[in-house]
Amino acid sequence: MNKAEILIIDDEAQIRKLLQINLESNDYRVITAASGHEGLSLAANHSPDLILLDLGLPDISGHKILQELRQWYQKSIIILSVMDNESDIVKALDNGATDYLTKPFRTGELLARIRAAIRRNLDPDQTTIKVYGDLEVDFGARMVKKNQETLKLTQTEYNLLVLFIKNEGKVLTHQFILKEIWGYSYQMETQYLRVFVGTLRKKIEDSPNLPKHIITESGIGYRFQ
Amino acid sequence: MNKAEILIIDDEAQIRKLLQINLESNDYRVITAASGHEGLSLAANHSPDLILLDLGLPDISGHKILQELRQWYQKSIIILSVMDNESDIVKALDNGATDYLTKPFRTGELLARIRAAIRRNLDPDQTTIKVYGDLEVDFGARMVKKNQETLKLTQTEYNLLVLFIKNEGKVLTHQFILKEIWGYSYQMETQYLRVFVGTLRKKIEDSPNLPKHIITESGIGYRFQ
DNA sequence: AAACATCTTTATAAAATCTTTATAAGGCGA
DNA sequence: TCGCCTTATAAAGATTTTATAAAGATGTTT
Repeated sequence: MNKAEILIIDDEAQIRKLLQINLESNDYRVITAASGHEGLSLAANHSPDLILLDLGLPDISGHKILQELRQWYQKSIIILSVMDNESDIVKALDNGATDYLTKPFRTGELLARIRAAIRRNLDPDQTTIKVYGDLEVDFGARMVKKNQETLKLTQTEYNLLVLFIKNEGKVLTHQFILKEIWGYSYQMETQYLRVFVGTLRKKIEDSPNLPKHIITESGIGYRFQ
Repeated sequence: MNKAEILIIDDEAQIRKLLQINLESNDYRVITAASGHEGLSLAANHSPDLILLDLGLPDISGHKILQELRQWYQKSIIILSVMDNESDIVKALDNGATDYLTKPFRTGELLARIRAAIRRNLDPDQTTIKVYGDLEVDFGARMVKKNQETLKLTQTEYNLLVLFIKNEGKVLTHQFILKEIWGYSYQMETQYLRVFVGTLRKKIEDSPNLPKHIITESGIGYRFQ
């Protein structure tokens, strides 16, 4: 399991320590900075998953740091501040802060807000991409590329290709394929399959008459490699 | 130009009125619901850009509503509640709330948190302006230009375009698009989509009958490139 | 109220895809 | 080589899906 890394930028040693202990016991990795300059430098070197930033730092104004960070840092920045005046809050949020908490804060709430912020960082792009030589299949985007070119596959062709890929290397009988793609009652329609294997080969093979990917197993079925 | 739509779910008429006036004068479109059931139904029929949800509703518990919404609604939900106990806050945030504000709240802060939440509906790495050849989309200003000319897009057309851009390259199913743009209860209305893709193509494509951007994936949906 | 913009619905033509048929081509044993 | 069986391909016919116009409905502005 990969632990998320959190950068704390706060000049008060006590708060840093308190936060660090709390966060580490909740399975985060923590790095700390006691000044604005140190914070900016650590952020640049670590690119942490989340930054906790105190607005009241001695060397640079917190708002300034926020602006600097947002030039390049896209992940979550939560502001922790003793300042409870509205204009600070509005300014921070409009400058790209993810959230704003006023000290003293409740630890449970802070942790929940951190979880929410980190959850949002993850792009839900769990794109599984498979590559077979010149062929590239992106299941998340439902896209097939050949030599960088996006192919246009019909639904049936795509389903067929996915079935082949799922069973890469195995010999699939005509009946099995027909049952999977068209349904139980189509098991005798071997000719369907020939037509669609034909069109699919035309699209994904370099030379459809000498196929590299979809291999004919005469009398049995097909095999994908 | 194109206004974001906000759904208020709160049983207190006074608060609804106050919020509505404030939001409308800040260039949002507002719809309101006085109960949990009404709120769920409105959300499903509008798919608003943001939902303001009061936890203390008479008919359904706010936490329950939040969970129901999160089954399909992926945009921002800000909780407004008189309950200031930590466990409610933690529970709401862990159930997918975007933010949590305790009543009474400061209007300026609420507006700033709303701006931040709506900004976040877009990709986190989204620069304010995206360019696709002759097409230029300014998310901050909610404006679209083609060959320097500002296009006049309706709400729905704009929302549709933004959804396409957010999922550039991916094949989006009809159902997914309908759910995101029109709401959960519109998933069967494929013909809507055809009409709006048609009008959108007329505006953003050079030759709408040979589209370069919005590609038809017959039997499945559309893909933006 | 009239004018306008937008959304929803219906109708129909066009395009894409699927199914079926026909025929050619390939492989293998006698 | 021939005949038989399996496979490949083209193409016609059937069906489904999509595009587009346009009418009706709704809501907003003047």
